[in-house]
Amino acid sequence: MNYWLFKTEPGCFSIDDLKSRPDMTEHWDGVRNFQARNFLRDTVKPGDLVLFYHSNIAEPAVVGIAEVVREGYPDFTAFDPQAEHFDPKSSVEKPIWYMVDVQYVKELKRPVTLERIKSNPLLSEMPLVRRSRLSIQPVTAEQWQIIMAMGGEER
DNA sequence: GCCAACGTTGGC
DNA sequence: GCCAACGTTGGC
Repeated sequence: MNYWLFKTEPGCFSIDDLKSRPDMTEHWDGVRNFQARNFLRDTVKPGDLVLFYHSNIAEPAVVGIAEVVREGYPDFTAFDPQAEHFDPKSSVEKPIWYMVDVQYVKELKRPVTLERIKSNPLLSEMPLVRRSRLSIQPVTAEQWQIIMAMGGEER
C-alpha cells in the first residue's frame, strides 16, 4: 500500500466536490505531465491513500484524504476534441494519458498548509517542497503520519 | 498579476 | 541529440 499527494485547483475540483458525492468514484483525469502519468499508469493502486491538496490559491494546503479505488486506465478525456485537456496525439489504440478513480475518505480536522509543511524539517524531502510543480507525488509512510498528526487526526 | 522553475517542442 | 523558445504551474 502506497501513499500519494494529488494536487488540484479547488476552483476546478475541490474536496467539497469530492465530499458531496461520497458514494461515487471520481475520475482523476486531465493529468498531462509524463512523470505524473507514469505514477498513475504504473504505481498508483486501489487501496492507496491520497493527500488531497488544494493548489494555486492564497493558502495552499492538504485538506483531506481520498482512497484510490481503480488503478490506472486510459484518460478518455484526451480523446474528446471538446474536452479541456484534449490531446490529438492520444488515441484509443495508443493512449498516452492515464487516470485513476478515487473516493472521498475524510476531511482533515485542521488543514495542513504549505507554510506549515515547509516549516517542518521532517518534511523537507517532500517533492511538494523540493519541486513544487509535480501534480502526483509519492509520500512516505513517515511523512503521512506526520501530516496526519499536523492535521489533528488520531493515529 | 508577476515571475521563477521547469517541462515540452521543434529547428538545426 | 542539443538547446533556445515557448508554455504552464503554482507560490507569492
